[in-house]
Amino acid sequence: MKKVTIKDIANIAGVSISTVSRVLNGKGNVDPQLKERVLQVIKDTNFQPSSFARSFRKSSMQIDVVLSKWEEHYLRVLRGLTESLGEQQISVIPKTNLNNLGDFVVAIGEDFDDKLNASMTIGQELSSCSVVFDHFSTLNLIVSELLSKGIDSFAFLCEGLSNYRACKLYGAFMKIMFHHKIESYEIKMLNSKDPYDVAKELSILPGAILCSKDEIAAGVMKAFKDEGIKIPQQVSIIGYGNFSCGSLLGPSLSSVEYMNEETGRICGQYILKMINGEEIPKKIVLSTRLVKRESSL
Amino acid sequence: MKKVTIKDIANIAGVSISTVSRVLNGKGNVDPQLKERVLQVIKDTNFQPSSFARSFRKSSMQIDVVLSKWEEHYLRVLRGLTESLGEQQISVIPKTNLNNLGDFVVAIGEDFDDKLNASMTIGQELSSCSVVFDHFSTLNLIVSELLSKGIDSFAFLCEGLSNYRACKLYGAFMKIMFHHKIESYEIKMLNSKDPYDVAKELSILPGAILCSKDEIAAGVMKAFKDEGIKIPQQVSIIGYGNFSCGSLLGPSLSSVEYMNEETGRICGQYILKMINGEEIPKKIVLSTRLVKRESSL
DNA sequence: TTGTAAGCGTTATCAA
DNA sequence: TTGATAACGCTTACAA
Repeated sequence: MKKVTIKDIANIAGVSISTVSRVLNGKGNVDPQLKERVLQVIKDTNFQPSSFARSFRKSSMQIDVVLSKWEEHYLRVLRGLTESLGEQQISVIPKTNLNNLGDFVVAIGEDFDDKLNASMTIGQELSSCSVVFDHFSTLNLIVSELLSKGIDSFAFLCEGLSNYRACKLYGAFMKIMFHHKIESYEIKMLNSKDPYDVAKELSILPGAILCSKDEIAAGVMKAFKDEGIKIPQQVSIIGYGNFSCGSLLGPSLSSVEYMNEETGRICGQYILKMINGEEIPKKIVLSTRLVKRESSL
Repeated sequence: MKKVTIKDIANIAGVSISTVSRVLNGKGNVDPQLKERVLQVIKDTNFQPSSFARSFRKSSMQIDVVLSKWEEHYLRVLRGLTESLGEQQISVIPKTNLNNLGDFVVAIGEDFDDKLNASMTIGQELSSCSVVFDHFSTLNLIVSELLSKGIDSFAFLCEGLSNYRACKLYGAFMKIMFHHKIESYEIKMLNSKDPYDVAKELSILPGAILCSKDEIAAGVMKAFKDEGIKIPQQVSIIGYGNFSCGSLLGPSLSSVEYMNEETGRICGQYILKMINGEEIPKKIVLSTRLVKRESSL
C-alpha cells in the first residue's frame, strides 16, 4: 500500500501537480470544474499531503521538549509552550528518549545535566539559556507575613538536595531565617522518607512548616490530622508547586505557584526570538506567588 | 543569519556532502582525518541537520494528538503513546489548535464530534477506530462486592449527560440497579453544580456513592467530613479516574482506574498496525479496575 | 575511500 | 488559468 502523493492525484484527475497544489492550498485561481474534480479524487483516495514534505519545503520549525519527570507542573509548562508556539506554526514534540533529539531542545525540569545540550532549560540553571524561578522573594514574603501574625518558629521540610529547586529553596530558607534573626527553626531532609513519618519526628511543633513540594505538605497534613493537631490554628502548612490536588485537600493547601502555563508562554516568546536570531538573556528569572488557602494563617 | 546546511559544512571542510552525511550518520567508511575535520566544522558552525529534511527523506511518520481537555488522564494516555511510538521513531505532537492537523490524528477525550475526522479516538466512540473502556463490568463488580458487605442503598453522582463516559456510566448504573433488583437508589446530575452542595441535597444517606469523576468524589467527601459523617463506616465513596490526588486525600479515595499509560501503549501498537496497512478492529474495548483505598468498604 | 547525482513530496516561479 | 520545472536539505546507490 504505497502512500498516495500529490503526483498520483494529478495523474488520476488528469491535471498537473501544480493545479493540485493550488487546490490544496487555496492559492491562485483554479477552474471550478477542475477544482471539483481534484477534490473528488482527493476524497476518493483519502489523500493526505505529507506533513514532512510540507514542513520541509516551507522550512518550518519544530522543537523537542524533554521533561525530567512527566509531572503536573512540567506538563503545564509544556502546555503553555505548545499553545504559544503552535500559534506560530511551530510544533512542540515531547520526547521520552534523550538519544535522538533535534535541532532545538527545551529541557523542563530540575535534574538535567549539561550533557543534554539543550537550547533552553526551564526550572534549572545550565550552560544554555535558563529560565528559573525567584524562590527567595516569595518565601521571604511568606515568612514576614507569618511573623507579623505572631508565628515565630518554623520548619523546612525538603525532599533532599539533589535537585536545583530544592537547593535554592534551602538556601533561601536559611537566608531568611538569618535575615529575620529567627532562632527557632528546624530543617528536615526527607531523602525519600515518607513525609508522614518525618512530620512526627519534628522535635517541637513549629508555628509554620514550609515544604519544598506539595506532596510533602499533603503527607504532613495527614500526619497532623491523625494526631489531632489543628491546621492552621496550631500550625500553618505551606506547600510548593500549587498542584491541582491542593484545593481538594481538607484543609485546602496554601502553596507557592510557579512553572505554569504562563511560564510556557513566556518561554515560547523567547524561543521565537532565539529562532529569529535575536539575542536573549542568558538567564531569565520569573516570579512566583503564594496561593493562600486554608492551611495557613 | 541563514541556516547552516550540510552543503555549507561540505564546502567549509572541503569535502562532498555525501562525506558529511556519512559522518553524520556513522554509515560507510570515512577517513579518520576527514571525519575529524568534518566534526570540527560541525561543532564550529553549530550545525544541526534539518529534522524535517531527514524525516522527509526517510519518509518517517508523525501523528497529531488532540486532547479534549489538558487533564491528567488524557496526559497519561499521551505519555504512553509518546513512549511506545517514540520507540518506533514516530513523533507524537500534541495540538491545541484543531485547524491545522496532519495526516494521522488521534483524539483523546470525551467530547469530540465527527467533524474532527480523527484516525483513532480514545475514550469515545466515533466513526473512526475507537478505543473505549468497559465501564459496566467494573461497576457491576463494585456493586456486587458492596452488596455482599451489606450495603443496599446507592447513589450515583454524575457530571451530566453531555459526554460519552458519563452517559455510559449512567446506563451501566441503571442496568446494574435493575439487574440486582436494587430499589433504593438515587441519581444526581451535577450539571456544573458544586458536588459539595449536591452531596447535601441527597434525600437519604446511601450506603455507597458512586461518582462519575474523582473530583466529584473529593467534593462529596469534603461535604461529609464537614457534617461529621464517617467514611467509609457510614458511607462508601468511590470515584472514577483514579487521579493522583486520590491517595493524598483523607481518607484516601477508592477509584476506578482507566485510560492510563498502558492504554496509550496499546493504542500505539494499534496505530503501528494501521500505518502498516493492517486491518484493525473498528472498536477496541479496554478493561478498567477498581483501585481500592480507604474511602470504601 | 570519496564524489556525483537521483530522488523524496511539496511549493513557488515563470512561461505558455 | 494551467503546466513545467527548480528548489528545499538530506540520504544513498552507483561510479570513480
